[in-house]
Amino acid sequence: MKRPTIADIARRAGVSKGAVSYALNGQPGVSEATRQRIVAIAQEIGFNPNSAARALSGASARAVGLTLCRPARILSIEPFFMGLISGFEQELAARSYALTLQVVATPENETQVYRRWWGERRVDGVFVTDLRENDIRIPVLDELQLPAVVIGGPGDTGRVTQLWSDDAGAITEAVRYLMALGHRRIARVGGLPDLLHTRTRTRAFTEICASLGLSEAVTVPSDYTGEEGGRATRRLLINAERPTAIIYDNDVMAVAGLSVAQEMGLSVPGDLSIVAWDDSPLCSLVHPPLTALTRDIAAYGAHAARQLLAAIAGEPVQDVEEGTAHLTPRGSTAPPREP
Amino acid sequence: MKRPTIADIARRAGVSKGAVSYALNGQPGVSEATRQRIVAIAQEIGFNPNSAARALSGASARAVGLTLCRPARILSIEPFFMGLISGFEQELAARSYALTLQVVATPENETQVYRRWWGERRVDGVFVTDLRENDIRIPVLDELQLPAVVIGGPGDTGRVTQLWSDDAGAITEAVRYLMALGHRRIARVGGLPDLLHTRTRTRAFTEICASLGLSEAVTVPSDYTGEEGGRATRRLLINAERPTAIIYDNDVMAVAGLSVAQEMGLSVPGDLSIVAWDDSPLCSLVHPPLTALTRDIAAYGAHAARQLLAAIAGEPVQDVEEGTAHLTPRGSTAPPREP
DNA sequence: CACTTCCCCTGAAGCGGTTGACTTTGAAGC
DNA sequence: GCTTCAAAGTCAACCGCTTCAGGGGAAGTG
Repeated sequence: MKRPTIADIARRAGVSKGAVSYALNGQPGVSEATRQRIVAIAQEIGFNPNSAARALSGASARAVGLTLCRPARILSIEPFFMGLISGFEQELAARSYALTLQVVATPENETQVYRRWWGERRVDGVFVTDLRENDIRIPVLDELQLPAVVIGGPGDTGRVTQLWSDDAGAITEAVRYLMALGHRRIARVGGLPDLLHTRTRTRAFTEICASLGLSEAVTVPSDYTGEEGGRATRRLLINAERPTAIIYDNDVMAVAGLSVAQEMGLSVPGDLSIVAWDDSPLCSLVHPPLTALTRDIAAYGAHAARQLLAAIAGEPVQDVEEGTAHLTPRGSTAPPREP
Repeated sequence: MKRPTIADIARRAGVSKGAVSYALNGQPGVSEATRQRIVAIAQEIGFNPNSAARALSGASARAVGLTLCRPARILSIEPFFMGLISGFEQELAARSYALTLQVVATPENETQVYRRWWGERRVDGVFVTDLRENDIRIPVLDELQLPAVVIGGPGDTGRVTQLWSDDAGAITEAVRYLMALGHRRIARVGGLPDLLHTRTRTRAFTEICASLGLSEAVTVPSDYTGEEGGRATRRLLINAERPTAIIYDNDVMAVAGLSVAQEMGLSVPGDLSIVAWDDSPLCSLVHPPLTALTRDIAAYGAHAARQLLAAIAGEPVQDVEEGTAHLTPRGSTAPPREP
């Protein structure tokens, strides 16, 4: 089956290709009557503009890219990315932009993919996640002048727009809440230490705990996997002076931590309170349901997509701090049992 | 910064554009010496062929598509899709095919996306998941002659290749295992009833239970969400003659079921054994870890990608049944406690 | 030596849109 | 009645690559 082209439409409408192009793109240069006739014919024969031809003649590729640099076993279970992608799609689908996905092994590979996509003119812009200190991807994006939005800062991203959520505020709320419940020994199981938002959280956690007089507040680095989160929890709980509350940098580790506590015969929340960062359905799924720092990840993604589309359109875009995640108390937090 | 084109390479190499094209694509028509010179120059100036131009001149788009038709809150937590995507990428990245993703609301929308993608020549083929009975997407794919691979059958897909795993064998193994442990009242919480593989599983479950003399084997339909899985579990467990073992169609519902059992004061596996279908890290994360029907989803995805690429290349492809998922016993299954 | 054959390469058409230069038409303005 | 001008269209170039027809020269053949 032959795909219809604007030439087919032009023939049937008795006009030139140019007129069809103007009509379908809402450009001036054709009368309203002609435009309607052309649009009707296009509809009738099910015309869709060939994206390659469009992209070739200078217009945009109408596609944006996302590279994911996490091992498959983390990706599959980490709800964050799919939430983000759903959010992207809300905005992209509305303007019929496509989302191109690539899973890569290292940040170096990511820069290679950016270069290739740019060279191939395959995407008009990219989403960048998991920002690191002195991230090697930033200079590449700068060099290529590839529109981009960084999700998760704030950091030094030069020309590249960024979007982040107020992690410091969120962790402060969590610590204050746990303190109000009576906790004094609060620990945190952090995400990948290289990531900038992990550092932000660690710094904020240390600061707020110091300012509140919690001297023993400790962050154990981890990697977002359940296994590591579980191990880190076990290490924390075998201490004589074990924490009475643990904040986890993602929900997967929090669930793993809950499981470890139960396995060690500790009751949650009696012996240990647990707070998860990011409130996926996972948190309400386990028993007891986990108190979590809730933020609307899909909305976050949608916002990022709007920013990226604006950047692509050449509109001025500014760095944005999204709202603070708020605490959703559930069954996993309670006052610590008297010793 | 200007992107290099084959014309730039041709100029520097002192040959024609055509020669460059032949050289870079491994076509005959240039001498080995010239080819190497051209390839070296291309490397040096960081050349990547413009995908639009390539696609336009008849070659393929070097992209495949995947539509996901599940609500965001399921997608984000369901590990299956990300596992599948990781598997796709293994194959696609190796041949520098891009993966284009679109989240849609209904199967009708999926057919619209197929039509658009096809019309735009944006993809060379698509992955189709969640096959239904008399799936409306199949005739559209047929009509468009759009290469496709259906993941999850077997069903009536006409010209379209399909790939499925032996669900009947897997569920038989699970039921046999539970019987061997001494269970006689086995229930199942199923996935979306519309999906073909859910029906296959339901039929197989009913048959094997009947043939083994388990008269009360019942399947409760659900929708893969934790909430529904939990509700279904609760409904099963409030019966006087409650089941002593439940098989869940995905891991998310299994985890929710575990949580409900604990909330109701039942011990797992003492009072209730639980088997999850698909063994994501989630299953090892909870306490007790869940016995699961394990299959390598990434490998499944990789296989599907190979099939699709073959179909795109015009090679003959046949329907394939992947291996049977095997049972991975963990702490959530044990002989039922004596009544 | 003339002829064919083969290899290596050139030149140009064409994929399907977009876009700027240009033409035609009709109506307003003087 | 003549110029002027905007609106409505036409025309052709162009984006960067692929591919086909064909040309030139070297090698092989009788």
